[in-house]
Amino acid sequence: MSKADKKQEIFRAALKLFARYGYKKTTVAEVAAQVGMTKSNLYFYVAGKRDLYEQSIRHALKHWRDSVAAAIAEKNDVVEKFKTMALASFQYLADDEQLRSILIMDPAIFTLTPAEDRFHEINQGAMRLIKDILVQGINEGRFTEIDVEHTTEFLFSVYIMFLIKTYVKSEGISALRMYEQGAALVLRGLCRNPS
Amino acid sequence: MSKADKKQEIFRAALKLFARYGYKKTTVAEVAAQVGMTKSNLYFYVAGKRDLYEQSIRHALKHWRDSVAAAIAEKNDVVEKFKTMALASFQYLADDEQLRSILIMDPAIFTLTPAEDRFHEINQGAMRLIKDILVQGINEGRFTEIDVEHTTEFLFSVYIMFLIKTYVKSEGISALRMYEQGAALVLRGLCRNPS
DNA sequence: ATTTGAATTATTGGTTCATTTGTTCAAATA
DNA sequence: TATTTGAACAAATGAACCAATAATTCAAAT
Repeated sequence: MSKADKKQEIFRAALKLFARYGYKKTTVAEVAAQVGMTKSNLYFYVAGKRDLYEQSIRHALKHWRDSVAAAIAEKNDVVEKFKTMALASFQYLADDEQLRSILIMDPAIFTLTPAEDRFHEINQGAMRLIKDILVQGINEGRFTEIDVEHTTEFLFSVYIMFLIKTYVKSEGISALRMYEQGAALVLRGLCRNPS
Repeated sequence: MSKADKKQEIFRAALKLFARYGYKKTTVAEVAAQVGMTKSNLYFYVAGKRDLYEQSIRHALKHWRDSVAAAIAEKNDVVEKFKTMALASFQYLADDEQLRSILIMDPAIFTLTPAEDRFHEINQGAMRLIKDILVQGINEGRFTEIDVEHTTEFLFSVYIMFLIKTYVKSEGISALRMYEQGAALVLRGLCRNPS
Protein backbone atom coordinates (compact mmCIF):
# COMPACT_ATOMS: atom_id res chain seq x y z
CA MET A 1 0.00 0.00 0.00
CA SER A 2 1.45 3.34 -1.09
CA LYS A 3 2.00 6.20 1.27
CA ALA A 4 -0.81 8.14 -0.40
CA ASP A 5 -3.23 5.26 0.08
CA LYS A 6 -2.25 4.95 3.71
CA LYS A 7 -2.97 8.62 4.12
CA GLN A 8 -6.41 8.17 2.61
CA GLU A 9 -7.10 5.41 5.09
CA ILE A 10 -5.92 7.58 7.94
CA PHE A 11 -8.12 10.47 6.85
CA ARG A 12 -11.20 8.31 6.67
CA ALA A 13 -10.55 6.81 10.09
CA ALA A 14 -9.84 10.21 11.56
CA LEU A 15 -12.98 11.74 10.10
CA LYS A 16 -15.05 8.95 11.60
CA LEU A 17 -13.71 9.65 15.08
CA PHE A 18 -13.77 13.42 14.76
CA ALA A 19 -17.38 13.19 13.61
CA ARG A 20 -18.29 11.10 16.63
CA TYR A 21 -16.36 12.85 19.40
CA GLY A 22 -15.35 16.22 18.02
CA TYR A 23 -11.85 17.61 17.67
CA LYS A 24 -10.87 18.00 21.30
CA LYS A 25 -12.21 14.72 22.59
CA THR A 26 -10.53 12.61 19.94
CA THR A 27 -6.93 11.76 20.74
CA VAL A 28 -4.27 11.03 18.17
CA ALA A 29 -3.70 7.73 19.99
CA GLU A 30 -7.29 6.72 19.19
CA VAL A 31 -6.91 7.61 15.54
CA ALA A 32 -3.66 5.66 15.38
CA ALA A 33 -5.30 2.66 17.01
CA GLN A 34 -8.18 2.86 14.53
CA VAL A 35 -5.75 2.33 11.65
CA GLY A 36 -3.63 -0.07 13.67
CA MET A 37 -0.50 1.91 14.29
CA THR A 38 1.14 3.75 17.15
CA LYS A 39 0.58 7.42 17.58
CA SER A 40 4.20 8.23 16.99
CA ASN A 41 3.98 6.55 13.59
CA LEU A 42 1.09 8.80 12.68
CA TYR A 43 3.55 11.66 12.69
CA PHE A 44 5.27 10.04 9.76
CA TYR A 45 2.15 10.82 7.70
CA VAL A 46 0.83 14.06 9.13
CA ALA A 47 2.41 17.07 10.77
CA GLY A 48 0.24 16.99 13.87
CA LYS A 49 -3.28 16.70 15.20
CA ARG A 50 -4.46 19.94 13.67
CA ASP A 51 -3.04 18.96 10.31
CA LEU A 52 -4.70 15.55 10.55
CA TYR A 53 -8.04 17.20 11.22
CA GLU A 54 -7.84 19.80 8.48
CA GLN A 55 -6.61 17.37 5.86
CA SER A 56 -9.37 14.90 6.73
CA ILE A 57 -11.98 17.59 6.27
CA ARG A 58 -10.34 18.88 3.11
CA HIS A 59 -10.53 15.37 1.77
CA ALA A 60 -14.25 15.10 2.52
CA LEU A 61 -15.02 18.54 1.11
CA LYS A 62 -13.24 17.77 -2.14
CA HIS A 63 -15.24 14.61 -2.53
CA TRP A 64 -18.41 16.59 -2.04
CA ARG A 65 -17.46 19.23 -4.57
CA ASP A 66 -16.41 16.64 -7.16
CA SER A 67 -19.68 14.81 -6.67
CA VAL A 68 -21.67 17.97 -7.35
CA ALA A 69 -19.49 18.77 -10.37
CA ALA A 70 -20.21 15.32 -11.77
CA ALA A 71 -23.97 15.78 -11.35
CA ILE A 72 -23.81 19.11 -13.18
CA ALA A 73 -21.73 17.65 -15.99
CA GLU A 74 -24.55 15.23 -16.79
CA LYS A 75 -26.82 18.09 -17.86
CA ASN A 76 -26.50 20.13 -21.02
CA ASP A 77 -29.21 22.75 -20.64
CA VAL A 78 -27.87 25.63 -18.56
CA VAL A 79 -31.08 26.10 -16.60
CA GLU A 80 -31.02 22.41 -15.71
CA LYS A 81 -27.41 22.81 -14.66
CA PHE A 82 -28.37 25.65 -12.36
CA LYS A 83 -31.15 23.67 -10.76
CA THR A 84 -28.93 20.62 -10.38
CA MET A 85 -26.18 22.64 -8.75
CA ALA A 86 -28.63 24.17 -6.29
CA LEU A 87 -30.13 20.87 -5.27
CA ALA A 88 -27.37 18.25 -5.67
CA SER A 89 -25.10 19.95 -3.17
CA PHE A 90 -27.88 20.01 -0.62
CA GLN A 91 -28.80 16.42 -1.25
CA TYR A 92 -25.21 15.26 -0.86
CA LEU A 93 -25.02 16.65 2.64
CA ALA A 94 -28.41 15.22 3.53
CA ASP A 95 -26.95 11.79 2.74
CA ASP A 96 -23.61 12.23 4.50
CA GLU A 97 -24.31 12.08 8.21
CA GLN A 98 -20.63 12.02 9.08
CA LEU A 99 -19.83 15.27 7.33
CA ARG A 100 -22.95 16.86 8.76
CA SER A 101 -21.81 15.93 12.23
CA ILE A 102 -18.40 17.49 11.62
CA LEU A 103 -20.06 20.67 10.38
CA ILE A 104 -22.30 20.88 13.43
CA MET A 105 -19.43 20.36 15.86
CA ASP A 106 -17.22 22.85 14.05
CA PRO A 107 -19.50 25.51 12.53
CA ALA A 108 -16.50 27.66 11.68
CA ILE A 109 -15.78 25.37 8.72
CA PHE A 110 -18.51 27.28 6.95
CA THR A 111 -17.57 30.84 7.45
CA LEU A 112 -19.45 33.74 6.01
CA THR A 113 -16.20 35.52 5.25
CA PRO A 114 -13.42 34.43 2.83
CA ALA A 115 -10.71 36.00 5.00
CA GLU A 116 -11.14 33.51 7.83
CA ASP A 117 -11.99 30.57 5.59
CA ARG A 118 -9.64 27.67 6.32
CA PHE A 119 -10.81 25.83 3.21
CA HIS A 120 -10.73 28.68 0.82
CA GLU A 121 -9.17 26.80 -2.10
CA ILE A 122 -11.95 24.24 -2.00
CA ASN A 123 -14.66 26.85 -1.83
CA GLN A 124 -12.97 28.61 -4.71
CA GLY A 125 -13.61 25.42 -6.67
CA ALA A 126 -17.27 25.49 -5.69
CA MET A 127 -17.55 29.10 -6.80
CA ARG A 128 -15.97 28.10 -10.09
CA LEU A 129 -18.94 25.79 -10.69
CA ILE A 130 -21.36 28.66 -10.18
CA LYS A 131 -19.37 31.04 -12.31
CA ASP A 132 -19.09 28.61 -15.22
CA ILE A 133 -22.85 28.17 -15.27
CA LEU A 134 -23.42 31.93 -15.24
CA VAL A 135 -20.94 32.43 -18.07
CA GLN A 136 -22.47 29.64 -20.14
CA GLY A 137 -25.94 31.08 -19.62
CA ILE A 138 -24.84 34.53 -20.69
CA ASN A 139 -22.92 33.26 -23.71
CA GLU A 140 -25.93 31.25 -24.85
CA GLY A 141 -28.12 34.32 -24.46
CA ARG A 142 -30.26 32.63 -21.85
CA PHE A 143 -29.17 34.80 -18.94
CA THR A 144 -29.12 38.58 -18.78
CA GLU A 145 -25.69 40.14 -18.75
CA ILE A 146 -25.03 40.49 -15.05
CA ASP A 147 -21.81 41.23 -13.17
CA VAL A 148 -20.48 37.66 -13.10
CA GLU A 149 -17.92 38.07 -10.31
CA HIS A 150 -20.16 39.70 -7.76
CA THR A 151 -23.20 37.64 -8.64
CA THR A 152 -21.14 34.48 -8.20
CA GLU A 153 -20.05 35.62 -4.77
CA PHE A 154 -23.59 36.58 -3.91
CA LEU A 155 -24.97 33.19 -4.90
CA PHE A 156 -22.23 31.33 -3.08
CA SER A 157 -22.90 33.33 0.10
CA VAL A 158 -26.59 32.60 -0.05
CA TYR A 159 -25.87 28.95 -0.67
CA ILE A 160 -23.50 28.69 2.32
CA MET A 161 -25.96 30.51 4.53
CA PHE A 162 -28.70 28.02 3.77
CA LEU A 163 -26.39 25.10 4.33
CA ILE A 164 -25.73 26.52 7.78
CA LYS A 165 -29.41 27.15 8.45
CA THR A 166 -30.44 23.72 7.27
CA TYR A 167 -27.74 21.48 8.67
CA VAL A 168 -25.71 23.35 11.28
CA LYS A 169 -28.55 25.09 12.99
CA SER A 170 -31.26 22.54 12.36
CA GLU A 171 -34.05 24.44 10.74
CA GLY A 172 -34.54 21.53 8.38
CA ILE A 173 -37.57 21.57 6.15
CA SER A 174 -38.44 25.20 6.86
CA ALA A 175 -35.06 26.43 5.64
CA LEU A 176 -35.28 24.12 2.66
CA ARG A 177 -38.57 25.68 1.56
CA MET A 178 -37.01 29.12 1.80
CA TYR A 179 -34.02 27.93 -0.18
CA GLU A 180 -36.21 26.51 -2.92
CA GLN A 181 -38.22 29.71 -3.17
CA GLY A 182 -35.02 31.72 -3.23
CA ALA A 183 -33.43 29.56 -5.90
CA ALA A 184 -36.52 29.91 -8.09
CA LEU A 185 -36.60 33.65 -7.54
CA VAL A 186 -32.94 34.03 -8.41
CA LEU A 187 -33.24 31.83 -11.47
CA ARG A 188 -36.13 33.98 -12.69
CA GLY A 189 -33.99 37.06 -12.15
CA LEU A 190 -31.20 35.45 -14.10
CA CYS A 191 -33.21 34.34 -17.14
CA ARG A 192 -33.81 36.57 -20.12
CA ASN A 193 -37.16 34.98 -20.99
CA PRO A 194 -38.95 34.20 -17.78
CA SER A 195 -40.93 30.99 -18.10
CA MET B 1 -39.31 63.55 34.46
CA SER B 2 -41.58 60.51 34.11
CA LYS B 3 -40.47 57.00 34.84
CA ALA B 4 -40.61 56.14 31.14
CA ASP B 5 -38.39 59.10 30.30
CA LYS B 6 -35.93 58.10 33.00
CA LYS B 7 -35.82 54.65 31.47
CA GLN B 8 -35.05 56.08 28.06
CA GLU B 9 -32.19 58.02 29.57
CA ILE B 10 -30.88 54.89 31.29
CA PHE B 11 -31.05 52.89 28.08
CA ARG B 12 -29.12 55.46 26.13
CA ALA B 13 -26.44 55.72 28.80
CA ALA B 14 -26.21 51.95 29.08
CA LEU B 15 -25.92 51.48 25.32
CA LYS B 16 -23.09 53.96 25.22
CA LEU B 17 -21.10 52.03 27.82
CA PHE B 18 -21.98 48.60 26.47
CA ALA B 19 -20.86 49.75 23.02
CA ARG B 20 -17.57 50.94 24.41
CA TYR B 21 -16.65 48.15 26.85
CA GLY B 22 -18.91 45.23 25.96
CA TYR B 23 -21.38 43.47 28.23
CA LYS B 24 -19.04 41.85 30.72
CA LYS B 25 -16.67 44.75 31.24
CA THR B 26 -19.47 47.21 31.85
CA THR B 27 -20.60 47.27 35.47
CA VAL B 28 -24.04 48.28 36.64
CA ALA B 29 -22.33 50.72 38.98
CA GLU B 30 -20.82 52.50 35.98
CA VAL B 31 -24.17 52.71 34.21
CA ALA B 32 -25.77 54.05 37.37
CA ALA B 33 -23.02 56.65 37.74
CA GLN B 34 -23.49 57.68 34.11
CA VAL B 35 -27.10 58.68 34.84
CA GLY B 36 -26.21 59.99 38.30
CA MET B 37 -27.79 57.43 40.56
CA THR B 38 -26.70 54.56 42.78
CA LYS B 39 -26.65 51.05 41.41
CA SER B 40 -29.32 49.88 43.80
CA ASN B 41 -31.65 52.53 42.46
CA LEU B 42 -31.15 51.18 38.97
CA TYR B 43 -33.01 48.10 40.12
CA PHE B 44 -36.08 50.22 40.54
CA TYR B 45 -36.14 50.62 36.75
CA VAL B 46 -34.78 47.34 35.42
CA ALA B 47 -34.81 43.75 36.61
CA GLY B 48 -31.05 43.22 36.38
CA LYS B 49 -27.98 43.68 34.27
CA ARG B 50 -29.12 41.29 31.56
CA ASP B 51 -32.48 43.02 31.36
CA LEU B 52 -30.79 46.40 31.16
CA TYR B 53 -28.66 45.18 28.27
CA GLU B 54 -31.45 43.57 26.28
CA GLN B 55 -33.85 46.46 26.75
CA SER B 56 -31.20 48.94 25.67
CA ILE B 57 -30.60 46.99 22.49
CA ARG B 58 -34.30 46.48 21.93
CA HIS B 59 -34.69 50.21 22.16
CA ALA B 60 -31.98 50.83 19.56
CA LEU B 61 -33.29 48.16 17.19
CA LYS B 62 -36.79 49.61 17.30
CA HIS B 63 -35.47 53.00 16.42
CA TRP B 64 -33.65 51.50 13.47
CA ARG B 65 -36.70 49.65 12.21
CA ASP B 66 -38.95 52.69 12.58
CA SER B 67 -36.44 54.79 10.70
CA VAL B 68 -36.45 52.36 7.78
CA ALA B 69 -40.25 52.18 7.85
CA ALA B 70 -40.41 55.96 7.62
CA ALA B 71 -38.08 56.01 4.61
CA ILE B 72 -40.23 53.43 2.84
CA ALA B 73 -43.43 55.31 3.60
CA GLU B 74 -42.13 58.30 1.65
CA LYS B 75 -42.23 56.32 -1.59
CA ASN B 76 -45.35 55.29 -3.50
CA ASP B 77 -44.00 53.16 -6.32
CA VAL B 78 -43.50 49.59 -5.09
CA VAL B 79 -40.21 49.11 -6.90
CA GLU B 80 -38.91 52.28 -5.29
CA LYS B 81 -40.10 50.99 -1.94
CA PHE B 82 -38.17 47.79 -2.46
CA LYS B 83 -34.98 49.61 -3.36
CA THR B 84 -35.37 51.99 -0.44
CA MET B 85 -35.91 49.15 2.00
CA ALA B 86 -32.81 47.36 0.74
CA LEU B 87 -30.58 50.40 1.01
CA ALA B 88 -31.98 52.53 3.85
CA SER B 89 -31.48 49.80 6.41
CA PHE B 90 -27.87 49.42 5.38
CA GLN B 91 -27.28 53.13 5.42
CA TYR B 92 -28.73 53.53 8.89
CA LEU B 93 -26.22 51.11 10.33
CA ALA B 94 -23.37 52.73 8.42
CA ASP B 95 -24.22 55.95 10.28
CA ASP B 96 -24.71 54.46 13.74
CA GLU B 97 -21.27 53.58 15.04
CA GLN B 98 -22.57 52.76 18.48
CA LEU B 99 -25.01 50.12 17.31
CA ARG B 100 -22.40 48.70 14.97
CA SER B 101 -20.02 48.32 17.89
CA ILE B 102 -22.67 46.50 19.91
CA LEU B 103 -23.31 44.17 17.00
CA ILE B 104 -19.63 43.39 16.59
CA MET B 105 -19.14 42.67 20.27
CA ASP B 106 -22.25 40.52 20.44
CA PRO B 107 -22.68 38.88 17.03
CA ALA B 108 -25.40 36.62 18.42
CA ILE B 109 -27.83 39.56 18.25
CA PHE B 110 -28.10 38.75 14.57
CA THR B 111 -28.82 35.11 14.50
CA LEU B 112 -29.44 33.14 11.37
CA THR B 113 -32.16 31.15 13.13
CA PRO B 114 -35.47 32.46 14.53
CA ALA B 115 -35.47 29.87 17.34
CA GLU B 116 -32.50 31.42 19.14
CA ASP B 117 -33.37 35.01 18.24
CA ARG B 118 -33.57 37.12 21.38
CA PHE B 119 -35.15 39.99 19.46
CA HIS B 120 -37.62 38.03 17.47
CA GLU B 121 -40.57 40.41 17.88
CA ILE B 122 -38.51 43.25 16.46
CA ASN B 123 -37.31 41.18 13.54
CA GLN B 124 -40.91 40.15 12.97
CA GLY B 125 -41.60 43.83 12.47
CA ALA B 126 -38.80 44.08 9.92
CA MET B 127 -40.15 41.08 8.05
CA ARG B 128 -43.54 42.75 8.06
CA LEU B 129 -42.02 45.59 6.03
CA ILE B 130 -40.74 43.14 3.43
CA LYS B 131 -43.99 41.21 3.30
CA ASP B 132 -46.10 44.35 2.82
CA ILE B 133 -44.01 45.38 -0.14
CA LEU B 134 -44.30 41.95 -1.73
CA VAL B 135 -48.06 41.93 -1.24
CA GLN B 136 -48.44 45.43 -2.66
CA GLY B 137 -46.33 44.48 -5.69
CA ILE B 138 -48.40 41.40 -6.35
CA ASN B 139 -51.71 43.19 -5.88
CA GLU B 140 -50.66 45.92 -8.28
CA GLY B 141 -49.65 43.28 -10.81
CA ARG B 142 -46.05 44.44 -10.77
CA PHE B 143 -44.61 41.32 -9.11
CA THR B 144 -45.15 37.72 -10.13
CA GLU B 145 -47.30 35.68 -7.77
CA ILE B 146 -44.69 34.11 -5.56
CA ASP B 147 -45.04 32.32 -2.22
CA VAL B 148 -45.12 35.43 -0.03
CA GLU B 149 -44.32 33.77 3.31
CA HIS B 150 -41.27 31.85 2.23
CA THR B 151 -39.97 34.56 -0.05
CA THR B 152 -40.22 37.05 2.80
CA GLU B 153 -38.22 34.75 5.04
CA PHE B 154 -35.71 34.18 2.26
CA LEU B 155 -35.18 37.87 1.67
CA PHE B 156 -34.89 38.62 5.37
CA SER B 157 -32.28 35.89 5.79
CA VAL B 158 -30.24 37.22 2.90
CA TYR B 159 -30.53 40.72 4.31
CA ILE B 160 -29.35 39.66 7.77
CA MET B 161 -26.48 37.69 6.28
CA PHE B 162 -25.19 40.72 4.43
CA LEU B 163 -25.51 42.90 7.49
CA ILE B 164 -23.29 40.41 9.28
CA LYS B 165 -20.84 40.22 6.41
CA THR B 166 -20.65 43.96 6.02
CA TYR B 167 -20.61 45.18 9.59
CA VAL B 168 -19.90 42.32 11.98
CA LYS B 169 -17.23 40.62 9.96
CA SER B 170 -15.84 43.66 8.21
CA GLU B 171 -15.94 42.83 4.56
CA GLY B 172 -17.12 46.36 3.90
CA ILE B 173 -17.27 47.51 0.33
CA SER B 174 -16.83 44.05 -1.15
CA ALA B 175 -19.90 42.69 0.64
CA LEU B 176 -21.82 45.81 -0.30
CA ARG B 177 -21.16 45.22 -4.01
CA MET B 178 -22.40 41.67 -3.65
CA TYR B 179 -25.45 42.88 -1.83
CA GLU B 180 -26.26 45.41 -4.53
CA GLN B 181 -25.90 42.83 -7.27
CA GLY B 182 -28.04 40.42 -5.27
CA ALA B 183 -30.74 43.01 -4.64
CA ALA B 184 -30.89 43.85 -8.33
CA LEU B 185 -31.03 40.17 -9.26
CA VAL B 186 -33.81 39.47 -6.81
CA LEU B 187 -35.78 42.51 -7.90
CA ARG B 188 -35.55 41.35 -11.52
CA GLY B 189 -36.79 37.93 -10.42
CA LEU B 190 -39.67 39.59 -8.63
CA CYS B 191 -40.85 41.88 -11.40
CA ARG B 192 -43.33 40.81 -14.01
CA ASN B 193 -41.95 43.12 -16.71
CA PRO B 194 -38.18 43.13 -16.43
CA SER B 195 -36.80 46.53 -17.27
C1' DA C 1 11.39 3.78 4.18
C1' DT C 2 8.60 2.73 8.14
C1' DT C 3 7.73 1.78 12.79
C1' DT C 4 8.34 1.87 17.78
C1' DG C 5 8.91 2.90 23.04
C1' DA C 6 10.35 6.06 25.96
C1' DA C 7 11.20 10.77 27.13
C1' DT C 8 9.75 15.55 26.82
C1' DT C 9 6.68 19.36 26.39
C1' DA C 10 2.24 21.50 26.16
C1' DT C 11 -2.72 21.45 27.36
C1' DT C 12 -6.35 20.64 30.08
C1' DG C 13 -9.32 20.32 34.09
C1' DG C 14 -9.88 20.75 38.74
C1' DT C 15 -9.18 23.25 43.15
C1' DT C 16 -8.64 26.95 46.16
C1' DC C 17 -9.01 31.63 47.43
C1' DA C 18 -9.26 36.71 47.26
C1' DT C 19 -11.63 40.21 44.83
C1' DT C 20 -15.02 42.17 42.23
C1' DT C 21 -19.63 42.64 40.82
C1' DG C 22 -24.60 41.72 40.86
C1' DT C 23 -28.65 41.63 43.66
C1' DT C 24 -31.73 42.27 47.70
C1' DC C 25 -33.86 44.82 51.24
C1' DA C 26 -35.13 47.56 55.28
C1' DA C 27 -34.89 52.18 56.24
C1' DA C 28 -34.73 57.07 54.68
C1' DT C 29 -36.31 60.83 51.89
C1' DA C 30 -39.03 63.69 48.88
C1' DT D 1 -46.83 56.80 47.51
C1' DA D 2 -42.95 56.83 44.52
C1' DT D 3 -38.18 57.03 44.57
C1' DT D 4 -33.61 56.61 46.49
C1' DT D 5 -29.95 54.92 49.47
C1' DG D 6 -26.27 52.26 52.15
C1' DA D 7 -25.25 48.13 53.93
C1' DA D 8 -25.44 43.22 53.66
C1' DC D 9 -25.42 39.10 50.99
C1' DA D 10 -24.80 36.04 47.04
C1' DA D 11 -22.88 35.00 42.72
C1' DA D 12 -19.41 35.34 39.29
C1' DT D 13 -14.58 36.10 38.01
C1' DG D 14 -9.76 35.62 37.64
C1' DA D 15 -5.23 34.32 39.38
C1' DA D 16 -2.29 30.77 41.09
C1' DC D 17 -1.51 26.40 41.61
C1' DC D 18 -1.27 21.27 40.81
C1' DA D 19 -2.09 16.69 38.82
C1' DA D 20 -3.41 14.21 34.91
C1' DT D 21 -3.74 13.73 30.24
C1' DA D 22 -2.47 14.32 25.62
C1' DA D 23 0.62 16.04 21.94
C1' DT D 24 5.06 15.88 20.04
C1' DT D 25 9.96 14.50 19.38
C1' DC D 26 13.62 11.38 18.60
C1' DA D 27 17.16 7.80 18.84
C1' DA D 28 17.07 3.18 17.99
C1' DA D 29 14.97 -0.98 15.74
C1' DT D 30 12.92 -3.36 11.87
